[in-house]
Amino acid sequence: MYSSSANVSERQAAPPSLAISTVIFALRPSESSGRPTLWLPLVRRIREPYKGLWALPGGPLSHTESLQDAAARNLGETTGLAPSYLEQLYAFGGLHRSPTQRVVSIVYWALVQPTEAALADESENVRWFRADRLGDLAFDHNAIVDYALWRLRNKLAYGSVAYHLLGEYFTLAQVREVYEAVLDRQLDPANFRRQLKSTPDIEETGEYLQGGKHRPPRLYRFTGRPGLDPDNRSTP
Amino acid sequence: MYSSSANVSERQAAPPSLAISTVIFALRPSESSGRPTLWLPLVRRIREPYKGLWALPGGPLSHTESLQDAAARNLGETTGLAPSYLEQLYAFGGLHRSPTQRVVSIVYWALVQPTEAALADESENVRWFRADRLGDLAFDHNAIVDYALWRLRNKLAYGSVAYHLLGEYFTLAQVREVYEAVLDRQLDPANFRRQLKSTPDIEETGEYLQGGKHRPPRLYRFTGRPGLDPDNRSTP
DNA sequence: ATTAGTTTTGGTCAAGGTGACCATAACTAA
DNA sequence: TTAGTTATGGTCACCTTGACCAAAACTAAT
Repeated sequence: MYSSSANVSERQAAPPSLAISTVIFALRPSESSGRPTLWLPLVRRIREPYKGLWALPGGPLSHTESLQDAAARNLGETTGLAPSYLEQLYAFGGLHRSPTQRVVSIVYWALVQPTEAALADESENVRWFRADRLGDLAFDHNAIVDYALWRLRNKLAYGSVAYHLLGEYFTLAQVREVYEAVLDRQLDPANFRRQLKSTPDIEETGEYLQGGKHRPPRLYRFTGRPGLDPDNRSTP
Repeated sequence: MYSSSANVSERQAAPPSLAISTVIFALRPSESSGRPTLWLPLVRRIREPYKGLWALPGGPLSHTESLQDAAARNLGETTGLAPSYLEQLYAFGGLHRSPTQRVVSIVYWALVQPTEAALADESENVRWFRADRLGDLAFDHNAIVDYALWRLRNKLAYGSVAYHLLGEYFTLAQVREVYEAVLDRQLDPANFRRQLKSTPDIEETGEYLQGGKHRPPRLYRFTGRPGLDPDNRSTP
């Protein structure tokens, strides 16, 4: 944008390369308890640096797509998923993030619905991990995931983001399970329902969820609007 | 210069250039009412595109500095100021932000204390404007300022960011004036003081501010910690 | 010296929200 | 029919918030 008045030595150095990465969250039932827990897909690095380690899905920025489009494309290419929520997380630009070159990564975070997540591609080099049980990742990706988790918890407490981890129809107990999984603490069912019903974000449907060994819960539908990032300018 | 002479194919081959810009807020007394209001410095563009229009201070990213360092340096170079608060705002990467080339701008926002702001450089090509009375700016900078204002209001309501617009010692009424200027509405003095005193962010001093034509208010000091960005990892 | 004018500071009160908890409703499984 | 389970509605004490009142402590003017 600002035509550079850079001196010769600055110009001779290669420009910092620009990459897009994505932290993708989805709910999957825990093997042990069966309750929904947070999972995310990682890709195995097949070249140096950090060859063999797991890393966030990402790639270079193409010239013909916006940042968000690049994140969505990359997300689809590595996992086969279409996100129900996608938001910019942060631009990471520390000097020594990669040992071989200076890289600036613009990181997005995404939520995918469980129906989608069940169909996700998984292979030798793409695998899902529990968000609270990651090993050592490549680059600074552990710190990035930590920050994405912090952001998710924040958005959950204030915004109306939980519904993007669920399908179109859901019970209030399912919403509560999302909160309990993300915030990692139990919530009182009666109080939680009272709070949810005071928001304008959801509406009752006439349907009930059958099949449980208990009173069938009413199904609800999300009617709220997504947040208002600079990217998503489609608001009231 | 590759930017102006590039044809389509050359342009697609060149990597998107990466720039750093900063939205700098400071309080200055309004000429009319005398009450503190939000101001920010802009620089006049001296070349195309948008030659002659006002724009946010910014420049290219040097290879030897982190994103935040680049923002701080740029801030100092254009205004002579040292910020008391500096946080990443957003990475703007739309395809047509600049008519001549693809530019990704990583934008920071900053707060400077009034003692600093009074000494700020001002010249033919650097001038301060009231944040609520900007004209048409270059590029997408109007939208960027709008988003920075939204973020400032948000951080003010939740976080403890107001103190960075004040000096080391301040009265509770001065804090209230900051809130009133940023949120643009009157606040009850008694209720506001009750809320502030319930936070652990400030502490009383033994000093009082003399010179008003009324009961001298007690001076307070900020003791809280700044937020916890990925960049600022110096927290408890 | 007294009074008026100003802002600071402490207080009350009703309204609304929150967490802890209880009780009933409505289903399934035995 | 009964036990087990979750859904759903309700109460109650506690806290926070906004509206408002009143006294305190200074200056300026009479």
